Amino acid sequence: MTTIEDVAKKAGVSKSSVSRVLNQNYKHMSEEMKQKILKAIEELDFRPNSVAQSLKKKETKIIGLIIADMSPFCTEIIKGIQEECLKNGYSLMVSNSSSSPEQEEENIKMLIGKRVDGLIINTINPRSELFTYLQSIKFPMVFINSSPQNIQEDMVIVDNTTGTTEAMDYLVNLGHKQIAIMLYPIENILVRQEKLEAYKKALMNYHFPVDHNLINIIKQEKGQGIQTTLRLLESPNPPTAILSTNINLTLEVLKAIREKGLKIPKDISVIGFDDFEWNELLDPALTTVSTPVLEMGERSSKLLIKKIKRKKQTKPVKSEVLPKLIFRQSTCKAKLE
Amino acid sequence: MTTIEDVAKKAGVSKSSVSRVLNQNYKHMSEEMKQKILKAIEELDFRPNSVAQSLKKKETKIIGLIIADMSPFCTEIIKGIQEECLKNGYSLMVSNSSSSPEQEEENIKMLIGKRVDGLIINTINPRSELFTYLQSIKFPMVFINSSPQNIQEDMVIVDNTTGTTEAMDYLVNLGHKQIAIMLYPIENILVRQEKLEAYKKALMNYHFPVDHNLINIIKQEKGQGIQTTLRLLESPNPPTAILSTNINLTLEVLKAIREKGLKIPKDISVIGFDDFEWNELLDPALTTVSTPVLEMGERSSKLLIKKIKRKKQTKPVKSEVLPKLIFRQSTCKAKLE
DNA sequence: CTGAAAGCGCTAACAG
DNA sequence: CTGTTAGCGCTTTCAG
Repeated sequence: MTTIEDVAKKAGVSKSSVSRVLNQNYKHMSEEMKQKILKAIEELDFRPNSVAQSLKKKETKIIGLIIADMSPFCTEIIKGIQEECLKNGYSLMVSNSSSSPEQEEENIKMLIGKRVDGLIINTINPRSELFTYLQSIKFPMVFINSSPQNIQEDMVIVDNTTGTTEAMDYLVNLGHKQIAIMLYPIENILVRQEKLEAYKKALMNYHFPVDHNLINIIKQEKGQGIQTTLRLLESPNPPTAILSTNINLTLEVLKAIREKGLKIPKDISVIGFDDFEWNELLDPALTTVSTPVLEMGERSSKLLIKKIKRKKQTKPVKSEVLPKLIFRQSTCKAKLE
Repeated sequence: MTTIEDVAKKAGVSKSSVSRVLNQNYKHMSEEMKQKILKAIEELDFRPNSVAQSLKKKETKIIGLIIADMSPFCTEIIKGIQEECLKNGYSLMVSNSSSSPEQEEENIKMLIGKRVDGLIINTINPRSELFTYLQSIKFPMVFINSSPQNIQEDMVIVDNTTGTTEAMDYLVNLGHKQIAIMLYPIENILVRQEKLEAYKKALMNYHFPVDHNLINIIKQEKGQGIQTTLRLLESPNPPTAILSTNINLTLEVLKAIREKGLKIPKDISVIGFDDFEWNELLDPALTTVSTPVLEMGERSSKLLIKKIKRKKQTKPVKSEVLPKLIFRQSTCKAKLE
């Protein structure tokens, strides 16, 4: 590998001068020298070793991303983040927690060890004390679609209250009274709490009872969604509509309904969360509360990069994004009994 | 940030000794010293700066991944690679070319600049001379689902000939004679060439003419697939079956068919490539040539890591993975005319 | 068995 | 305007 020294020799100048052109420090440099060095760089096809640069500058120009799992939801987020990083000269290191808090913690530690300049975190374990620690050392991070409540940090989240409320209003207006909600365990996860709260509130608004048999908390493991849905459908008083609050969960809910031989929306209405391009091709096209995921990705990296640049702390930004109900064919009027 | 020096001081030993325990070099070390150092590390919560380590060791323990675009297909690949990396102490830097050869090249250069230890490449521009250059400097890389033909390198690819042939046999056996194939531009991309060749060969096998109006080469831009499919369906002699060779393309083909008001499979049969979990929930459930994508990801990282470890060159491995035809509801017997 | 010292490739004062 | 110098934090001979 060719080094800055080689370039210096070739151009007949000192390392510092080469370093200066590498960093576009042309202020006090003769045009002649600049050209000479540029030429040498060109000829040697020299690329500075960014590891050495990082060591010296104490920044890696790498952003770490922690995602909960590899859903289509996350794919879009990654895309958004990626684009924004590119514009600003950052690279992205992605790691997937596969829904495991231990994995998440390990990944974060690893990325910190790699000295990433900042972290975008889609956490599944908001209570982790790791975050308190990171905050205490002022490590730049922004939370996406999740947020520890004991600490104040930048975050970009979805207004799930509005999203859920709209979905519920829509279902109630279609005449549904038995509306089930499917959720992954609430833990301390704000987005899940919001969804559940908005669900309950909607019911109360309409003076419907809150039936705990209709609130399904599902362990975040493959297959759990199918089982729970099947049980739900076989229960004595099954719902006429289901609100599924997560894209992976929705996949399983739909599979279960199909397995049971029920037809959507004739037999049961379904609304999902988090739209993605294949939803309109489903059988039937799925009505969803759509989240502008790409935008969330972009916003989170913008926030993070800004934070990295001006070192000094400012008060945490809470960037909220609005979901939108997309009407398709998976809902219809409730049958009158 | 605490450094190795802090630990040394705290334990009352030299930096070298600390470094030794960091690298598990316990061979010639007294148990007492080992414990002392371990304790100091623990108490200071010391994590070695991997940037400094990288600079010294000339390896970053980072693998770079170049993906063509962010399809569900790639999501699975990333997952597979990720898992394998984790097991071997590597981190992953992902970058997305967004189907742009220029972007791809820039990303590769960036990753090289970041001194990744190796590259897994899903290229959209196999002819790029960058690959020849990388090969000439013996940069560890493995190609996934794509491969430059002028250079010999490790790769993991799908046996698309078999996949395509099976799909064609199946369609022909259902009585289809007018079978269209949808492809992104062949360029020098082996997987695409294979698909097209196998398609033609299958037709010849059955003594069907190769009708060039049925071979659709589609520019890799959003919307092109829809337009082409619409044109195809409106042509004087439309196909009774479509073989769509790429997951993104399939999305557009299905949209176009729906837009045209045609029913699958009654009006037209469709087989897609690259299965993913939502396919079975489509309207109708999509018959696909399924690729073991996760496995491809795993294999490619295994190959790469092996290559990184034993520096010396060995002859290139070509790891081939078998696709499988998954029968669902998007195909049926051709109508007799 | 342990420590001193050199150096990975680059940057950034500081001189000149 | 340009070069010299001293590290960044770690690893690795080489002595002792």
